[in-house]
Amino acid sequence: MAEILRPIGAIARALDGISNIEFKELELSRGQYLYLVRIAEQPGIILERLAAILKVDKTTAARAIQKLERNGIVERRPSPTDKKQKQIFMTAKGQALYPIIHRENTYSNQVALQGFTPAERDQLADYLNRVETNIAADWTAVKHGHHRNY
Amino acid sequence: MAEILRPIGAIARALDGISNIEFKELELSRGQYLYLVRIAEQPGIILERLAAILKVDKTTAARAIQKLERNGIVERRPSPTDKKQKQIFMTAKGQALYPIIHRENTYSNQVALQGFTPAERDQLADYLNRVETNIAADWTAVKHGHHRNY
DNA sequence: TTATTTTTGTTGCAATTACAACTAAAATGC
DNA sequence: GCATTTTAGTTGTAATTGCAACAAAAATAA
Repeated sequence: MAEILRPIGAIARALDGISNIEFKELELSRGQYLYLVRIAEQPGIILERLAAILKVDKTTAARAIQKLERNGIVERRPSPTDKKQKQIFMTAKGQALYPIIHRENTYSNQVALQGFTPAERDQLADYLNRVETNIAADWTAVKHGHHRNY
Repeated sequence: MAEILRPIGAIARALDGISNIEFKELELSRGQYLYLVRIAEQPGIILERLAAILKVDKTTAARAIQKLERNGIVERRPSPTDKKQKQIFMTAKGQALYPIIHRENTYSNQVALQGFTPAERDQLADYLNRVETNIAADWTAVKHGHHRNY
């Protein structure tokens, strides 16, 4: 059967490695760009939702956001409707970084899709969304201690 | 244009997270399964090649392999033709782990491809290999200090 | 209501990750 | 030949990552 785990892992590590190197000149440390773009696009998002979207441990996300806050890139305000939740927003400083990151991501996306026709690009994006949906439930289950049988 | 970076990243993190949790009962720590399967399939492979295939920093791979060696899972022998190189091989203990990892990976791959026809699976695998090729040169270049213009 | 469970977030660890900087050997250039 | 560059691997250091274990608020149950 076709194997997709390995290329997906290699592509993800390569793109992440490139971004981390390129964003060092923005004083962003490893992984921070991921959180930044999501918060910029979904202002008021809370930690657990962000971690679920990105598929990282919530404690990892927590510390990344703490650092972004310390560095004045995001700020957090208690939710008016739920005292447990802290809504996350971009500062002006953070807003200024967003287009730079977005431009880099767009470029990497173009490089990744070189030689693909528009129809192929759409089809690949559709496939990947289906794969993500397929795997999301298992990720949550295993994270919560569920044992998969195979 | 179609966006593929985000789902690829999310899928890779989800699958990696699942594997790392499931392989803890094999006494494998984070990431080690990646190196193990490649060494099992390409006995005698050297560090730099392994790092290039996996798209991780060579110092990361070096320390992962040092630990696998300490734990008796792989062993290294100097190359007979090049005194710089150290060839990496599986021990009997490591060989015993391979089928377990392989079975898990196969299962995750099946979950990921649920709802895909055989033709779609092949097509997705083909697309991903093309993307990997597209991005490999940029990864190496940026890793070596090259500055991309965009 | 009151008790229990789920949601949301935080710290304490222990480990991986990777940029610098460095050796030693091989390959290349002149 | 001999000097320079490239290949291959290691260690120092600093940071992210994430499993446990916890606390507080909200939702659910009884």
